[in-house]
Amino acid sequence: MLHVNAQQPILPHPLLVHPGLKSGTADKPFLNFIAPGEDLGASETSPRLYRVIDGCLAVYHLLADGRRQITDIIGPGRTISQQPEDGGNRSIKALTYTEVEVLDPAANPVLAAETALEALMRLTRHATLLGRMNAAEKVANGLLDLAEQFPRKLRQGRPVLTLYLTRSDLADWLGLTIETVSRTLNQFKREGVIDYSHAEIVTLMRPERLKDIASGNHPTASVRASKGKA
Amino acid sequence: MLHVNAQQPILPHPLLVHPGLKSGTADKPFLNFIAPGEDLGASETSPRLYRVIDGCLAVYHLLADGRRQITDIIGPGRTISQQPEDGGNRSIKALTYTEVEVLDPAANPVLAAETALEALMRLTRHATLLGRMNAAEKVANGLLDLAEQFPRKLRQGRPVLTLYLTRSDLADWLGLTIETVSRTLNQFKREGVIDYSHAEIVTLMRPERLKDIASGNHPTASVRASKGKA
DNA sequence: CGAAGTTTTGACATCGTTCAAACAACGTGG
DNA sequence: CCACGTTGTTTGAACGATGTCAAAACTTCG
Repeated sequence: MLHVNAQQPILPHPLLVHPGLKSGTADKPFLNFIAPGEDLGASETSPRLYRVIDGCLAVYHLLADGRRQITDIIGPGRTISQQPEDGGNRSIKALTYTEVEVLDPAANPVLAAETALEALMRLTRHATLLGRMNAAEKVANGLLDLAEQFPRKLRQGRPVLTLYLTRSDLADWLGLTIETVSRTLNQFKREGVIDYSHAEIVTLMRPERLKDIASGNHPTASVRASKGKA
Repeated sequence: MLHVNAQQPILPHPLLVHPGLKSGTADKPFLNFIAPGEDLGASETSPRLYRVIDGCLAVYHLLADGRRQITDIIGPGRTISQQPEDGGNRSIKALTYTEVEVLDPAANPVLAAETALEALMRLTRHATLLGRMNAAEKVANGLLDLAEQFPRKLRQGRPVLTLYLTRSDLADWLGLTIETVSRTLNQFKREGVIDYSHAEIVTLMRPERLKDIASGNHPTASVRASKGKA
């Protein structure tokens, strides 16, 4: 899946120096382009702070047998720190062509602290999602999160989002299988809660309903395509 | 359940020994006793850094409908930071009589940063456990973690731990139900992997086997009391 | 001994996974 | 421009791990 961002020029070089911008370190390029699938900061030796300008990053953790848990999805405006000593614990990769600003945490201590705090708060919420929610709640929460991070122009007053994640990414993020993600999304679609024709552009048709589902109010609980309910 | 201190283990954490650490604000006591069930730092107005001297803390997050996710368990030697602006997001409570040292993060910036980093790394690992592991793997990993954090004297060369968590705490930590936790522990006991008579003192009879299970090598996979296997 | 809380056990239900196949989208080469 | 291979998505059927419900067993403590 090639997410060529509409307004995003495709650049031939993964690394690009933008001369006009101030940064933390004097000896490093300030802006960096990462292609889909590429890892971020894998070769760095010192701690780095990245701010996403455009695109989408996934923070993930691998088990020995290949199981993967995506612990956070990062969109434009958010910052993320990467420690080299994370030792296989945590990696970051781009899910689309992504432009990041590279900062020096030592030169931006306040931002670094804020970044760490936000990461902690989001991870705490996500752990609760992983440990204590069912499939419908997980997917609903995921969609609401992504709608905030990757908004497109409203369509008939409804929120629209760019879905940079494949079903596989969603599954690894939400602690499900791709089949369950697909079934749940299609169930939402059938119920008129969301809509999509292209797999990467999703409209929240009934955001309030989605919020209800996300917080565990399931008047219509069943996720499975059941005969009883439309 | 009255967990009157397991004898203070030799503190594993290197940071603890620093003699020159600045303590909390000058107008506050440095040591604090928390009773089981009591919340930590609920009434504080400024960020706090706590170091567990003895006992056990649980970091948890509540959903509106009462579901609870314990995101970390903190034992002697470890530090934990608490931000007042966490707004219902994250609370900390003692699972036994717990003695903590209260520190000012502003006066201990390095320790504060290390604490945040460790919290992040542990949460990342725990998210993977919650999202991608089955019950046996979860319980095995939980036991190994607790064995490091709450060690007692070896028994016949085998690790022994003080289990400050109830089945309910374990369930909320590992993203399971109390019944599944109980069944899994008893399965491990039946298989001779662990042993316990009092519910709070657990011996790892075959730590290597437990590590295998924890990392997904299940030659004997089934957790339920199944007729097929002894 | 009796009451209250916790843990264990059993029987059963179900949600999510697994396995398998069809379908759709897309790029490539003829 | 179309056949084809590749990759991702959807759908169905069946299974099984874990949850739910209920009751018994055990612990603790008055």
